[in-house]
Amino acid sequence: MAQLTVTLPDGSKREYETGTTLEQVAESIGKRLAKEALGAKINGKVVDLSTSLKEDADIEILTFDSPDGKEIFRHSASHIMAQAVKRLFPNTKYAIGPAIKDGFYYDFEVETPLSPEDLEKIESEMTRIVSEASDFKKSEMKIADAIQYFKDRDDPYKVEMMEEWQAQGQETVSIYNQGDFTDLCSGPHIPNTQFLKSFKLLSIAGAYWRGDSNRQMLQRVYGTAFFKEKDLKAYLNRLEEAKKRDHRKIGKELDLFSFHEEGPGFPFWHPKGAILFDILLKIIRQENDRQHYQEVKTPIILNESLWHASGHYENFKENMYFTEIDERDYAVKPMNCPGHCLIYKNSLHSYKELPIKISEFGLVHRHELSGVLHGLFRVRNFTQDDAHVFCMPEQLKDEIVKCIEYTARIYKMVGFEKYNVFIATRPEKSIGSDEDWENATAKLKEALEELGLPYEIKEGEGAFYGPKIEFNVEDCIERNWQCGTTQVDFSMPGRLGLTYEGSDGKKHTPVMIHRAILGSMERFIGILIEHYAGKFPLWLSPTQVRLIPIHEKQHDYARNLEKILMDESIRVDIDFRDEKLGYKIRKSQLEKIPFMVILGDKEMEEKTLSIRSRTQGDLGTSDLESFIQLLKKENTLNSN
RNA sequence: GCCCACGUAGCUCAGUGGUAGAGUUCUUGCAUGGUAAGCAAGCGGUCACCAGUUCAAUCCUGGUCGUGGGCUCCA
Repeated sequence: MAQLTVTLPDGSKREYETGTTLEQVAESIGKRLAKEALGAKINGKVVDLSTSLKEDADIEILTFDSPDGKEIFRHSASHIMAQAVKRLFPNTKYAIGPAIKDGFYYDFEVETPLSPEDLEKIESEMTRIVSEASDFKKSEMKIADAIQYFKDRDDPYKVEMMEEWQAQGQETVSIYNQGDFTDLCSGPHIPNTQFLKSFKLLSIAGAYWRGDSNRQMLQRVYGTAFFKEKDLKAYLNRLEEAKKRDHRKIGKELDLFSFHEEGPGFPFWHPKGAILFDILLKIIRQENDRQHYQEVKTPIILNESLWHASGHYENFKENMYFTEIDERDYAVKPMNCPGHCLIYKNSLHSYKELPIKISEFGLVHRHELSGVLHGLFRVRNFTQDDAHVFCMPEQLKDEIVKCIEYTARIYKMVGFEKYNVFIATRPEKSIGSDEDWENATAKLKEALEELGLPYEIKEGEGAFYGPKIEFNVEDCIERNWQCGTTQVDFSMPGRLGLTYEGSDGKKHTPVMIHRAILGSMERFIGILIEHYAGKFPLWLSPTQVRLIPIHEKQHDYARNLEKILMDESIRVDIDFRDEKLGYKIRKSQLEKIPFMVILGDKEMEEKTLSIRSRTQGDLGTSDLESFIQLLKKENTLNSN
C-alpha cells in the first residue's frame, strides 16, 4: 500500500496508508478525539469521517467545539428528526432542514398541523432512532435518477430543488441514509445516530416554502442539540433566563407601560415608564446641546406632496398612514427628515454655517404587519432620538466620525460596554445614482476604518435614500439589539431643493446625515429593561428611594424627609400602608426599588434613617446627609 | 399579511354543554408592627366580540379583534 502524509492543524505530520478513513486517523491521534469526532476537513473542505484518504492533505478532525462540528451535529439532528416524523406521519413531504445558530429546524408539509403533543412523540421516536445506532451512509446518484426517486416518493420540494440544479448543469447529487430513512443532502453527517444524545424540540411554527409569502406555508419544527447534556441544560437555562427578562412581563409587573386593543402596536406609557423615557430624553438632550445640535419640533401630519417629493411615497408607502384634511391628502410622518429639510429651507444658508445639526425627539408612525408586532421592540409608533446633519461634502467624513464616536459614548454611559457595527448597502427599492451610493458607502467605511472599528456588511439592507451604519448593542446575556444608525444621504437634499451659498458665491446642494443613537426610545427602553432585568441602576430607577414608616407616628417624619430628598432631585415616595414592616419591604423589593428607608421610633428620636439596599439588605443606620451623599455617589452614569 | 396556539376577576391562573372558582390586588374591620407575605370579611366577571348549532353555549362550529411563537440564515 502506498503511503501518504497528512498535516494536522498544529503543523505536525503523520503517515498513513492510502485508503485510511478519517475515522481511523482520529483514532490514531487519540481515543478521546475518536470518541468526539463528528466530521473532518480535508484541505478546508468539510467531509464525513468515513471519507478515505487518497493523497497528501491538510486534515482537521471536527468536534462539537468547532462551528463546523456544531453544524454537522445539528444538521444530523434535523435528519434524525425528519426520520422520526416519517415514521409517525408517513405522508409527510420534506422541504429543507438546516442547522442554524443554536439549533436546527426542518420544514415539512404535513396532512394535519402538528401539535405540541406531537413534539413529544417526535422526541420519543428520535430517542428510539438514536438507540438503534444506525450509520449515516452517503451515496452519489445521477440527478435525473434522484429526481425520479423523489418523484416516486412524492417529495415535490426536493424535486423542485433538484430540477433547478439540473437546469444549472449539475449532474449528480448526494443521498444520505440512516436506517430506514433516505434524504437528499449534501452532508456531511455524524457517523452514527447514537452520537445524538442531548437534544430538545422547542417549537412549531409556520414558514413559507423558500421564504416566499406567495408560496406554500410549511410546518417548521425547531430544535436544538448539544454534544454534552450539560451544555443542553445550560442552553435551556439561558432560554429560561431570557424569558424571565422579557420586557413585556417586567413592564407589566413594574407598571411601566401597557398595550390595548384600541391601539395595537401603540404603546401607552404609565407614570413610571414615562420617567424612564424622560431620563433617556434628558441624557440625549444634554449631550446634543454639547455637540451643538439645535432641537426642533415638527408636525406629525404633513401634506402628501412633501412625501412624493422626498421619495417616501414611492419607496415607503406600505409603511405609511394616510389621511385627508379639507379634501386634501395628507400623510402621517414615518420619518422626520422632510420636516427638518423644510426648516433648513426656511432661510438661506452660507457655507460658513455648516454643518447645521437639527435634532428632534420625533414621534413617527409606521404601519407594520400585525404579525410582527412585539412589545416595545416592534411597534407602530415610536419616538426617535433623531437628528440630521446638513454639511458640505468635504465635511462629510468628519461628521460621520463624530456621529459614531457620539453613539458609542452614549451606549457606554447607559450601560452597554459592547456593541457591534454593520454597514447596510443599497436595497432594491431606492433612489439616487449608483455613483452617489458608492460614494456614500465609501465614506461610511472610511469613517469606521479611521476609528479602527471592525464592521460587517449587510447587503441590500440600507435605507431607500442611502447606506447606513447600524449599531447593535450587546446585552448582559450576549444578545444583540439593533439601535442606532448613521446614514449618508446624497439624494433628499437635492430632491427637496436644499442649498447653501459656497465661498464661490454659487448655490450648492448640501449632503445630509441622518442619525439616531437610541434609535427608537421605546425599543431602547425595552432593551434596557431586559438588560437590567428590571433591576435598574439608581440613575434609571423610576423610584429611587422608598420611605417605610413602621407606625403612623412616623408619618410626619417621613413626609419631612421626603420633601428634603425631593429637593435634592431624588425620586422618592412613602409607603403609608397600615401593614407590617416585612410586608412593605417585600413590596418594595418586588418593585425593585434600589433603596428603602425604614423609619421607626428609634430613627425618629435619634433623627437618623435605617437604610436597606435592594441588593445588600440592611445597611444599618445613617444620618440624612450621609444618605444623600451615598445616593449622589451612586447616581451616576458610566464614565461621565 | 400568512401558519399554529391562546384569550375566564386589575394581575397570575384553575374549571365545566345547565349563566363560574383559587391566589394576589383593592375596600372594610381586627391586630400597632423592626428588615421579603399578621388575621378575618367584603367588593370585583356579558368567561374578548359577533353569529350559528342546541331546550340550554364560557365550553361545540364559523367569523372578527387582540396576544404569543415563527415566516433571513437555501439539500
